[in-house]
Amino acid sequence: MEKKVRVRFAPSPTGGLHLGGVRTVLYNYLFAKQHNGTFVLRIEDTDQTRFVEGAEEYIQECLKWCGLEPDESPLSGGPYAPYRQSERKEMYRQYAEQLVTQGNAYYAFDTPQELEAMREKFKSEENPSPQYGHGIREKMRNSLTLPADEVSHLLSGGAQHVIRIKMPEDETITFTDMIRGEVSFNSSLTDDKVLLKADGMPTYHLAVVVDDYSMKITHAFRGEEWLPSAPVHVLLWKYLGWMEEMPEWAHLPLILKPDGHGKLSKRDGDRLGFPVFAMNWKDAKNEEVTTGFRELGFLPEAFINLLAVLGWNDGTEQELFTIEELVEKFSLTHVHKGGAKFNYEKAKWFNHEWIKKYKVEGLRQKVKEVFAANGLEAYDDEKLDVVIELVKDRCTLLTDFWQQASFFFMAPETIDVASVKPKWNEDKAMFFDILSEKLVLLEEWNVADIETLFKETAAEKGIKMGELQLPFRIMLVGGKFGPTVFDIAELIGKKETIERIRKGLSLLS
RNA sequence: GGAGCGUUGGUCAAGGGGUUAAGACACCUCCCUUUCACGGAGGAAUCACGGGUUCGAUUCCCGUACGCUCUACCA
Repeated sequence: MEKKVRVRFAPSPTGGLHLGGVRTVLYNYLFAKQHNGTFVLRIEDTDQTRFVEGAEEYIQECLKWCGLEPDESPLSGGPYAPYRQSERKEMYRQYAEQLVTQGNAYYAFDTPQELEAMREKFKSEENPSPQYGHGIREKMRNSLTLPADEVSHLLSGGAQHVIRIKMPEDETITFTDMIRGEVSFNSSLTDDKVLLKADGMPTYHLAVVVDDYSMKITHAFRGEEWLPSAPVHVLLWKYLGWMEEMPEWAHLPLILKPDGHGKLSKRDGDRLGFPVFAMNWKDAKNEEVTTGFRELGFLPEAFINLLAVLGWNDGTEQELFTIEELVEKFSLTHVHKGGAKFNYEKAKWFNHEWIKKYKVEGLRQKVKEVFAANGLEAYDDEKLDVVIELVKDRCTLLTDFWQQASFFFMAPETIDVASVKPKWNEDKAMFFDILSEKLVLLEEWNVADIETLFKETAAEKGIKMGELQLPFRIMLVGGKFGPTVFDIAELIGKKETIERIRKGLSLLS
């Protein structure tokens, strides 16, 4: 009988939630849902020096926005609580001690200064970063080199110490990665990683295996950057006697910078002008706000969609997927091995497609929020629906609705005079003057009648339609954008149309 | 330096011993529209390199190059 699928996303609460992080969540989520499994959120807060207030809440909020909520988490609890590593502190020591007793780990008393000195001393051209491992551990101050009575004396005296794994010499460690297939490493190449820090907290290496074991995780997804330390984890599963329960690994490809190479970072976003975090993140230290995809006007569905296909595809030409389709179609065999450069233009394309795909009802509230954010609160809701339908095809981001739709509800504050002025003349001024007079007398206010009147008047004055439409547009909306001018005129109404023409006329003359 | 992982147009990518090597974004041209989009029709552009294996390699194998990740009491 197959075990019930359990996966986890285990971020450190150190700041904004990065694109790569959300994609890891997504793949976890899709895999879990696809197998009727459980998705757990575990907070890896073992490094109190990097802990950031509010980051955990922020992560939960991001997952909520994305629609990728965990089944078990610090917030909602679950059968394997607690879900914060800091609250699980006690259990790690016991396993670390067990490893010492078994001879797979040892106490190390070296100070940071001594470690630094060691690295300096053994540093050479061929080996720029000497490792605390076989060959060097014999020269350090640890329970392998010190006499037993001195070790117990140090321990009982409360001497600062860590517990390190004792990496075996020249052993080949092999495991199967669901994406990469069989991967092997030579154990001599990895150093004796610290398992338990001097403050009693576990490092990631110990914590991840103890927690994955105790939370019965069956499949572990993480970024490719973890591949080199995977042998340490595999060894730990083995030494702790849990090999049978070790999860299947999947090391996900990285999301790369759009230009050049390397992991995408927040700095790249700042530098190139696109978001990297799911939602706005405010740095507590300098109050600096980093804009997120949500606030920039992305739909969560689009955000998820673009992340899903960054490194995965279903083998067909389909690019637009709902979350339900993703759950159904996602497959690790179609996950790329190589990293993918992030392309913001394409990301926006996804959002554009999703806006077009959305029904007015779904967009309504979101557009209202955009309006509210710009200080527009009072308007006719029925008219708003009509407007949304009319302009949504030309909105790439939700925030574009401000430019594309606000002029239906309020006259433009400024108009783009410069676009009209060069070709402006007395005849045109006269045309609009006459037009406004005629509009006053127009009985039926609809697109057809307005357009007819406009054309007739243009013909009377002998001016080409095209010459007049741009100035008309500028008067009504303020700039070179928006739907057909006559649609706009009908929607904003007779009085408003005439007022805007008159105002435009005064600004142009 | 070492190890691991990777490499199909500018970008995301399908494919995989024999194909005119899909598709999307971006770019260019044209149509539609005398706004901006949407939409439509075209175009340019790719298998990193060198050896094998093979009747035949983009595909399999080995090298090389390049890139990335790791090499912390950070995750």
